[in-house]
Amino acid sequence: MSDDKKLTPRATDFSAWYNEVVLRAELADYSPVRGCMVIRPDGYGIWERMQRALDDMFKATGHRNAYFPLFIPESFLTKEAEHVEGFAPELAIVTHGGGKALEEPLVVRPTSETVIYAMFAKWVQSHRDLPLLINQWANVVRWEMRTRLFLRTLEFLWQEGHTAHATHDEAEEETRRMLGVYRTFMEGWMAMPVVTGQKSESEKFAGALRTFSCEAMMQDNKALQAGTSHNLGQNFAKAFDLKFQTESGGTDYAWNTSWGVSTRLIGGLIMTHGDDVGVRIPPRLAPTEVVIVPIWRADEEKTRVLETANQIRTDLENRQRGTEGRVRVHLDARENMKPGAKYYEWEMRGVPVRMELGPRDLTNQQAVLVRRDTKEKTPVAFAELGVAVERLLDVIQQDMLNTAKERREQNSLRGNITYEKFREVMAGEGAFVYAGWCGGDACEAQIKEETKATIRVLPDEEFRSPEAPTHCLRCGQPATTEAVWAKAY
RNA sequence: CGGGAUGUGGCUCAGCUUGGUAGAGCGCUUGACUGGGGGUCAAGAGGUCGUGGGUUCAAAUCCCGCCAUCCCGACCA
Repeated sequence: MSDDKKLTPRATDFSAWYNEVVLRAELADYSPVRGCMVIRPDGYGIWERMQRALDDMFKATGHRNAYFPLFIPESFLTKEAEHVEGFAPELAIVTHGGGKALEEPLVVRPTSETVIYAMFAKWVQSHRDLPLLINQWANVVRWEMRTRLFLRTLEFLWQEGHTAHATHDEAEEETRRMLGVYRTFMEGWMAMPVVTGQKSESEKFAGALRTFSCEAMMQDNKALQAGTSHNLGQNFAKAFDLKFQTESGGTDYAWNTSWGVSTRLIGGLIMTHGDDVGVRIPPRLAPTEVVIVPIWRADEEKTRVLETANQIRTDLENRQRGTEGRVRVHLDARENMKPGAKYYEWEMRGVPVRMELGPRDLTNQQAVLVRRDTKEKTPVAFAELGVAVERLLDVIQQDMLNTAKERREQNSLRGNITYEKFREVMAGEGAFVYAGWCGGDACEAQIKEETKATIRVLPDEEFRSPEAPTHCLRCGQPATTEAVWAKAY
């Protein structure tokens, strides 16, 4: 950074921009332990709003929260063969406690399928105990080699839903339902459009029958897996003896699902909406929606301006806004900073609306509203402020989604594409490429090897191309399915 | 774990080649003026130079070890 007040532009170095923005907007900081992070109040505030929105949706779909332990007996992990294999390299294992070597090492949970289904096995006897719909908010640990703030850290916060059902179809329905909840949240709250679909065999969760995911496009045209939902089949039920008595009197293993999103979403939010001035937070997730910046010269002006500013804040806070609750307003009355410096600071932090209020405005009985997303300034009469602010927040929320969606579509390629062209795109600016796939592991592996691009999803119907691709991108054989290819985080 | 780089006030870094008084900008504190897009001036506070050893009359500087961080590769939400 030559000018240490400005961020490295996204176009110059996207990952340098990302790191700077996270640190400068005070969302997170590095911890004393390599690969771990501290989530600072402004970052955690976003997470809290995410939690609230998601938790409400989980409850509305019949789930209840519970909490399972951080420590898992090592032997539990080894009970489901594929599952162990998937996680073994990234486990943190506790071997000592109370000054003595433990008889059996304890794994710090990388995910909780094993403990949870072991417990489910105790709780479920009859089909009348099903479905069992549980969610937990927790931290998990995966010993990653390379880490990045929010996107991949050794420890992260997430939510993991775990359910048990009487039939495969019910489990499948649940898996899809929760994928839909995620999509609703990502688009409606995060203003982050996603492509949903099924993961290929090689990309699915270790131990699952099928994995579905929401994939979002970041501003460097790379894909971020933003949420996953797994149909676990009876794999874990068999490993943990999770059986129930059926209506007809027989016994059967239960069918499980699990689904999760993590603090990684915050990284996705930043990389979807951030600009060269800082982060941009969509109103529904912004801990502060409106910041009032008062302007004054003489003391006499200061008194009048602050008095009015306080009044406006109170008025806004007291408005009834349905499910959205109170308008979250902050009055920045710091005396040691000039208004301009405050503007830059709040833009860096991503507050969606700034209200400027000075002596001239008092005279005109108005305030100036400034949108963080477009920088557009509009004077609004005091009498209409409340309505105008609410409407503006809604418009910003909607516009941010539309803008992100347009960007994604502009950077998506459909239709017949030669492998040569594909390699060129992946080596250059990147894209979501919708192309045919023969379904073969070999082609998938070769493409990954040659271009670093992977199958993000086999897209759900609404995302598929109007004309289905006919040939495999790599081998030219008839395509069995359409796949979305991209480089991924 | 392989390749590359870097460790010096809170932050970004200069100083190291050629050993000899520890520096700058930003930030911070106090005060005054200032205030509609990153203010000015004045006075201050703040550093075992990553760490351990070695060479030397003398080490931020030269040599060796270790540690940490960052970037690039093999693994991944």
